[in-house]
Amino acid sequence: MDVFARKGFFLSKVSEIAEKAGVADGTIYLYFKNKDDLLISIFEEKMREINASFRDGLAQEPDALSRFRRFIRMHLEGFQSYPELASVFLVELRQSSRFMRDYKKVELENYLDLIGELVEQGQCEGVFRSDISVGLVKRLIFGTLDEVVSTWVLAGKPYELVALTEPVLDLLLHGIQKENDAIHKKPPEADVT
Amino acid sequence: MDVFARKGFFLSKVSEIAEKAGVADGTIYLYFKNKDDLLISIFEEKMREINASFRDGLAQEPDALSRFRRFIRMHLEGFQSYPELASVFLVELRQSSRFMRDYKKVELENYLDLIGELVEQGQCEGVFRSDISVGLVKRLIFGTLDEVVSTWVLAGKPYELVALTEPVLDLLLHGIQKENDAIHKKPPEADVT
Amino acid sequence: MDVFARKGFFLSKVSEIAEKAGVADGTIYLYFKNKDDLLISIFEEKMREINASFRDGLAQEPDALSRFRRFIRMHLEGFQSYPELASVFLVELRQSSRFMRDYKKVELENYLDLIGELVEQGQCEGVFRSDISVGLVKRLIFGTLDEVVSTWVLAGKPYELVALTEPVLDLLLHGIQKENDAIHKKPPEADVT
Amino acid sequence: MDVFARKGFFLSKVSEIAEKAGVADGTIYLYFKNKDDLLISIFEEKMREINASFRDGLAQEPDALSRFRRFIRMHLEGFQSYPELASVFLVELRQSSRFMRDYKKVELENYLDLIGELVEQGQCEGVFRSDISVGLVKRLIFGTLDEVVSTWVLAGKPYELVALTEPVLDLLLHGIQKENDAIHKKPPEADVT
DNA sequence: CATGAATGAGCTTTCATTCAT
DNA sequence: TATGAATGAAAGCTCATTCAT
Repeated sequence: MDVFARKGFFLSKVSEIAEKAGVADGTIYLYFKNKDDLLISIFEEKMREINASFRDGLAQEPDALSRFRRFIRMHLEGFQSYPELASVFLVELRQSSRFMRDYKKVELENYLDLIGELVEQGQCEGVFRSDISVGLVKRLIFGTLDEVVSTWVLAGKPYELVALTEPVLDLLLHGIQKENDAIHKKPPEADVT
Repeated sequence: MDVFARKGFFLSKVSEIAEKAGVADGTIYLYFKNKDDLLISIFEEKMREINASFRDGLAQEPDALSRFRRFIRMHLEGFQSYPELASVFLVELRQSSRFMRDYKKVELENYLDLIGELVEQGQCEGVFRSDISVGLVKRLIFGTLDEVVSTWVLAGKPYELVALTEPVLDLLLHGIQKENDAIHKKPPEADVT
Repeated sequence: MDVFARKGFFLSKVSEIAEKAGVADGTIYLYFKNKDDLLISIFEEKMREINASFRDGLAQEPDALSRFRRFIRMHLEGFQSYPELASVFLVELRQSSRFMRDYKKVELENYLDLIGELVEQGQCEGVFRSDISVGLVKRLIFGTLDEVVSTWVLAGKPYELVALTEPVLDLLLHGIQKENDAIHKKPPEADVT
Repeated sequence: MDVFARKGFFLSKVSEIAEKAGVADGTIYLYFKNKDDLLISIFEEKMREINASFRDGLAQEPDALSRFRRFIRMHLEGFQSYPELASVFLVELRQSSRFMRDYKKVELENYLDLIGELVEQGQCEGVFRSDISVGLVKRLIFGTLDEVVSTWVLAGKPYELVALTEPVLDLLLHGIQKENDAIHKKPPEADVT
């Protein structure tokens, strides 16, 4: 995964992966069908671990809001401690959908489902709006996290990714618009003076 | 661009692109330095057109909020009418940052700057919150749109992408949390007076 | 010829030759059958000029020995004033014998014949040994001049090539051995003491 | 080397060399960096062998003159028994100086040095003239041998190359001028006493 | 006569995959 | 089970040559 992440799928050579793994080229083919299978397998295995640990972590939180906060922190923490995964997660697997027709992405979808569940639970508990599509919210959340991590990676990881937990949470929860009810109701005459 | 979008950069063969373009393989190299240059050039050219038309469109809107709505609609409209661009935009160019070290992404950055300007104008006009980082908001917006389009493409474009304009706008503006936060905050009765 | 000399036959591009000549690529093919023909034609033409001027020059000399000296000086002068020719002369045409089966090398052989004539005249006049094969002497002379020029070119032309006229002439005339008659006759007894 | 010799560097196809060698195209690249490296490597290896065997052979000779004779015979014998080497030696490597800038020609220069040493030893022993430049003599010898072999190869090897040993030696030692110069010089009667 | 854009055959080189050991 | 030398298909790119203008 280190190699795939550093070079991308097509620029990664099987021989290089074998060398990094300390085995012979041929040995790879005793455990994986081909290069595609290699990428998918190691990614899915990693994702399985991640999904398990995420479910454990989330189970410890009492309510939907704190689970949501925890989810964002874990996502950012995860990529911060294992940035190599980010590239694969963000780019390779996305592209793979085009050339690996038979890849089912089981664990990747489990991860996305996790977000869906969080949203639904939040709606049940009455802390999240019910007038919005869960699918759309998943994309809002996943897209934003994606982009936050991606920017961080491309910029050379110049700051603590996890420190963005609260700002990101705030944005996702409240949006970017100024509380416009307040605007209608409390005119800013005091400021004008 | 059709070929790149359908197969991805590495699986696209120059000979296939030439065939689709109705020219001989060698002719490609009269106009482009190499395969990298080919992808970058056609992408940048398209982006230049898009940026120009976006600036035109936005200039017609009176205020930041309507400009923001217009931007989202144009983004979704654009990808809906030219889905081939989406794949390149979303995947190839992102990956390219790894193997095309010298690609400056001028027009792609112009596009991102456009979002930044929208946000700053909104803050100036007092319709967008000022307590949030412009950079982070750019990622919220760009990431969400990215993911919305991406999901739509991968799902086989089964609906009108542009129909998501208002829901997306709503989410970005107000967030996902139920407006019960008003409860925690200063109640508006004082303002009513 | 400049281009051929600088890059060699295979690395010279027809388009580059056309550019240097100030004509379009296609124009070349109005005057030459193909690239091979181009090299041969311009070389033979140049050689024809050279052969003519050599015959003129040699005709002015009274005897075989001074003609021989003049020949060597003209050869070195020629390459000194037109080093580009040297590369073609030395390398390209030699190689060409392999890929241009039908090249007759008329003028190149005229040049070699010139040396042969000089040697035969010298033998007639009694200044050159008659117990040696003319063919072999041609190779002695041509090979030596070849190597002298070649070394000079490869070394970056750091000295006056024509200044080697007398040393070369001396070597060719007298060989490298010390006058060994003297050795047989005057024993070195004085040194032994 | 057979292929390079028969066709020249540029007309030799790697696939043809591989076929002749009984291996797949790709196998070539397990042992050589590229086509240039292939030519240089096999040439240098052969030259190393030749240099070693030449030094062995020369070590057996008692004096400079017999070493010189031996050298010429070995040179002619060598090319006679391995004519393929000749073409590479004479043409390809000479041209290579132009397109293989980084080729150091270690063994080729060792060979040339061998001639230089022979000349210097001859001068020490008093059998070779001391009033001539060693560099120039190297070119006389190397150029002549070059041309002798080259003519033989281009003529289709119609005679025993090694039979030219004595005539060539004679020419190199005594030059082409008739020994009438003895007349001009101090007559040997004084020495006879 | 001259042009030069277009051609496309053919090259070197790479690298996923195999299989005898 | 592990190896890694060998494979050979396939790709990017070049450039001599053509021919409509």
